[in-house]
Amino acid sequence: MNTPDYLDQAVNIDKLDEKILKLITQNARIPFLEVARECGVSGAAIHQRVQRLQNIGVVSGSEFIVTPQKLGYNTCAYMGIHLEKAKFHTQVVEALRAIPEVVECHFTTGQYAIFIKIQTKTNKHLKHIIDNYLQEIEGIARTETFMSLEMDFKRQVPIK
Amino acid sequence: MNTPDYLDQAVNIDKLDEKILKLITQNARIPFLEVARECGVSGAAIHQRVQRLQNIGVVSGSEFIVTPQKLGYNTCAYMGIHLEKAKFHTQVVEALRAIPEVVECHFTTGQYAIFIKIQTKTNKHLKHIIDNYLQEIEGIARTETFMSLEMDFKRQVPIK
DNA sequence: TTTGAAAGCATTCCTTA
DNA sequence: TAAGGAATGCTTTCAAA
Repeated sequence: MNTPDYLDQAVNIDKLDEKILKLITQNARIPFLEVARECGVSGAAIHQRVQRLQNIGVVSGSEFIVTPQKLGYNTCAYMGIHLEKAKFHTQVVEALRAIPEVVECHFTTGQYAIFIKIQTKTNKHLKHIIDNYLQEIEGIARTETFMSLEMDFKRQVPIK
Repeated sequence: MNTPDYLDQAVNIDKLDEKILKLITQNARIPFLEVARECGVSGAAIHQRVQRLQNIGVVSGSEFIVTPQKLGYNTCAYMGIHLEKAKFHTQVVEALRAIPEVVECHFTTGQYAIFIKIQTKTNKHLKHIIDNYLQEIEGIARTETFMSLEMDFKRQVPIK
């Protein structure tokens, strides 16, 4: 039986794990033997540690990072979404998930019920998605848009 | 001489590139030979394609993805920042960059001048950073916070 | 955690289309 | 300009201690 994720808790990570994490979160393709040399342990040790970090969920996978602009995605916006009723939450999230341009979706408290990040090719493309997809979703009352003119930086959570 | 990044433009990507991208953006550690088999080409071809995708900036690198909760980061918030004057922008961004808990920072238009994502261990930790770091930055007039109770999903830009 | 061995992979170069 | 094939040197993986 699995622990439900709302009970997720921090896991014990030692100095070696931290050092490994720092290296592999910067470059997922780094040879484990290179990590091993930097850490002063064997390659097999790194291999087993990384395996364990995956097993206990400290790392959830790896990815090559694409540059949206190079694929023609030049518009980035954040949107706050107001719902008609809180109970629409789940179905709205599922409707949002079906829109590939919605790249991030949060359940929030405060001014909005849902907060999303959306990447489109052009401003027109964004308008098209808002008009034809977002506003059609049942349960959405209204939205507020913040356009990102530039992403200044982006990184992962600090590792100690 | 490099092209400035504000002139970045979409790059020609063929079907093979797309297939490669789909695979390596899901799993940065996938053996190139496996990609090769799935694509029906040689390993050398994949190797050269990935190299090229990096060279032309379509992919900017690779990373293992950490699960913030497992490292004790249980609070996630978005914050809109109002500046006293627009010209403070650069220095404020640099001050924000120096705060490791600020994991994303955008130059925005609309209601806020800057929009950030911030991950902290606890709500108290968030308050501490707002009171002791954010509010101390010269040029910040005031901030508005949206707490994320849950990240429903997160993904990269669609590849065709 | 380590070692050691087997298997598999990345990388390079040269050739071909 | 892009891809295949083959060689070499590494890396990964797995058992055993």
